[in-house]
Amino acid sequence: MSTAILRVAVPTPVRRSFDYLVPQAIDASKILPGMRVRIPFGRKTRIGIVLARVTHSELELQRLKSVVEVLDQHPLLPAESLRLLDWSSQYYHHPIGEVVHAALPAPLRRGGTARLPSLRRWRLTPAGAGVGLEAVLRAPRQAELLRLIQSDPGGVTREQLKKLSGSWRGALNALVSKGWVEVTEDTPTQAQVAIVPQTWKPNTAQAAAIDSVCTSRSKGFQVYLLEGVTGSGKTEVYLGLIENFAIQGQQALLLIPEIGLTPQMVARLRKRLRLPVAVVHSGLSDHERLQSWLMARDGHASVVIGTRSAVLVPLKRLGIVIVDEEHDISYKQQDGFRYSARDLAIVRARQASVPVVLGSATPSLESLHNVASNRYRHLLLPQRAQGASTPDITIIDVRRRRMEDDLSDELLEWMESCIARGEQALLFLNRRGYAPTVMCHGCGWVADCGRCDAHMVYHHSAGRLCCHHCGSEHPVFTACPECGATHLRTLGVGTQRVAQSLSKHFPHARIARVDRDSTRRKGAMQAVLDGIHSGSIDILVGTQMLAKGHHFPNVTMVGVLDADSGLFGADFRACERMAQLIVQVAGRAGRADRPGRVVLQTHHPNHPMLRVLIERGYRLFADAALMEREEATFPPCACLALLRAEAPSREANIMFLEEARTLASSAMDGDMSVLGPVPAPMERRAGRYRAHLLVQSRQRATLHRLLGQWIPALEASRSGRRVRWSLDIDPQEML
DNA sequence: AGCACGCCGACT
DNA sequence: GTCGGCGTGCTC
Repeated sequence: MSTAILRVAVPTPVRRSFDYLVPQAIDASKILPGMRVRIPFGRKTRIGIVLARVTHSELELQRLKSVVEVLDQHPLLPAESLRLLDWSSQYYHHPIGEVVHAALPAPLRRGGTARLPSLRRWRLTPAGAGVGLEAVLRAPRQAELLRLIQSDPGGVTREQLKKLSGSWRGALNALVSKGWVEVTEDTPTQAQVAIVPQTWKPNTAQAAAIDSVCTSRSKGFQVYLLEGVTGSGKTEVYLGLIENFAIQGQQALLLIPEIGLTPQMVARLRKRLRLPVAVVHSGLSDHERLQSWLMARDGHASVVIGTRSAVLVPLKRLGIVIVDEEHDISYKQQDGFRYSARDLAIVRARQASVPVVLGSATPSLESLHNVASNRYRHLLLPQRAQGASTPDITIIDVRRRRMEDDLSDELLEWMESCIARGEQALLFLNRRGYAPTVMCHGCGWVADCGRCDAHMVYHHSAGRLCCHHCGSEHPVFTACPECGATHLRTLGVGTQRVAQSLSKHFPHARIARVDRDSTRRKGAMQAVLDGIHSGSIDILVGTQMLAKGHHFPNVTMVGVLDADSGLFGADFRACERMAQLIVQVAGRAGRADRPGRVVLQTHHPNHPMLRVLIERGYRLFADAALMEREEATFPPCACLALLRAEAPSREANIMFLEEARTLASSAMDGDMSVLGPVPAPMERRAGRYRAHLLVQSRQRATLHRLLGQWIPALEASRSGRRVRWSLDIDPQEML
């Protein structure tokens, strides 16, 4: 009989799995892939995941250690998950232990039990159902609780109660002792599907989209690109699909780009479909996360909705994967295990033989390329629902114009007439703070960050200078530290300054600002959104955050203050991003009966890409951009891998990257090339120097083969020990 | 990544 | 004489 050996994924940054023996006392045949084991590792013990049971090891048996303990009776991760994680580890060349680690909720990583805690809920008794709020008029806390409990027939959970301010225990006990509310303990069971009677009917295009995905379901895997402008009703298509699959007893995985969009998506889901929903994102507590994870894995949730990391959550009966706003770069993890959730969603769907729908008003060039080569099927939602008209775009040539705080007179006129009609205006500027530069009028000294190659940004409200790259802060200077002059000037504008300037131009307008600073406080974003919807705000000034997802029905004018910033970015994708941004912000303007107006300020009114975008639309812009990428051998017409290096000195990076370049050249064949080493666009950040080397190839397989030889050589190199290096497969940003 | 081992400079 | 600097190697 041969010895049983376990191949284990151990959370450590080593690109390899580790083999262990099974002690006599444990029945090896009961240990299955996906179970957790406690194992000795170095001089500590850790928790690893069994990948496989094998009979031979590359090492001699006497060098293997033994498993200390088996933590699970059943596999924690199903075979499909292990397959996805293994694929990811190989594709992204990231250590399997860390990849597996990333797929587990923290309590399970620590060895906790994978049992769904019984869910205690408080719900109305039949007696309580007839009680009006007037019965608790003198007890406001009870009234508040009662209203909450009445709003949810399934009952409210401890987590929901915790979100209330102050203590709710006393009031709750009072309601229980009055016999109006009762406690129930239930362990969640198989998803109960109840469809809310449909009052909504899809339009022709929506119905066709839903139909083509559903009818080809039996054929298994297929990628669909669902393209539709803002307001064309992509979400309705998602809901229709989710409903269709839920009726068949299958689960849907719905990915969204950022946490902030969860509440509205969940609300729309709840309004149409009464399905058990599990939410997965980084804003959850460990306990909530575990709960969602288990609901998904065990099939209790019909819909799993979440950000990037949700793509790694196991689903028992996965029927369809949907990626909303697929072009959004938030899907790419920017450190550690640098995966793209959109790409993994496709791999996952392929492995599970289910359809995957990528939705966007501004599809990535990657997806459009795949449509052109017939790998993806194209679903088009042509018009705005309810006949809303598309906005007109006006370009303001700001060359040699008088501008006060980056606001041209023409832009101000557009705003003036917009708010005079009682409608709302939105101004977009991708720079927060008051002014991006502070300079001494006496000697020209500029306030720089001591740790980054960047200026300190003046924040008026905080009265401080902040570095937006490393978080350094400094109180405002009263005099120049170089020459002592007291005349310090602020140069350039940020959202704070624009908001201030607008309040002078429009003294009666109610102005709100939306950026990372103004929305840091919990509930602040919601307050602004409420204000926009209730009409208590006339002008909204903000950054990127405004371009994503939100619907502003009364906004009829959108101004883009600095359309140039994207035209000359360091990154080859800068232009694509700017086009997506312009189209996305334009989507905020004009609804139903009110036409929208988009006003772009630029110093390059004749920039060819800008002209194509404005005169001929996003699709023709994309065609032109794709031709450029083809010319330059850049994605999606080629594959990239970026080798990043970071060190306290510039020289260590260059030495390592030069060696890496030599190592690559010797292993390279025909269609590949290496670019660099070059310093990162911001060379020094948080006191560390950064540089990189770019490898490109038209053939993914070729690139992959090179990486397979290259990485071991890099790991063995001496110069590699003096830097922190990492590989980024399919990099999205060259930062 | 940790964490050991190991071999050279400035200190009680 | 030793405390401790961080270069080098290893983790089944």
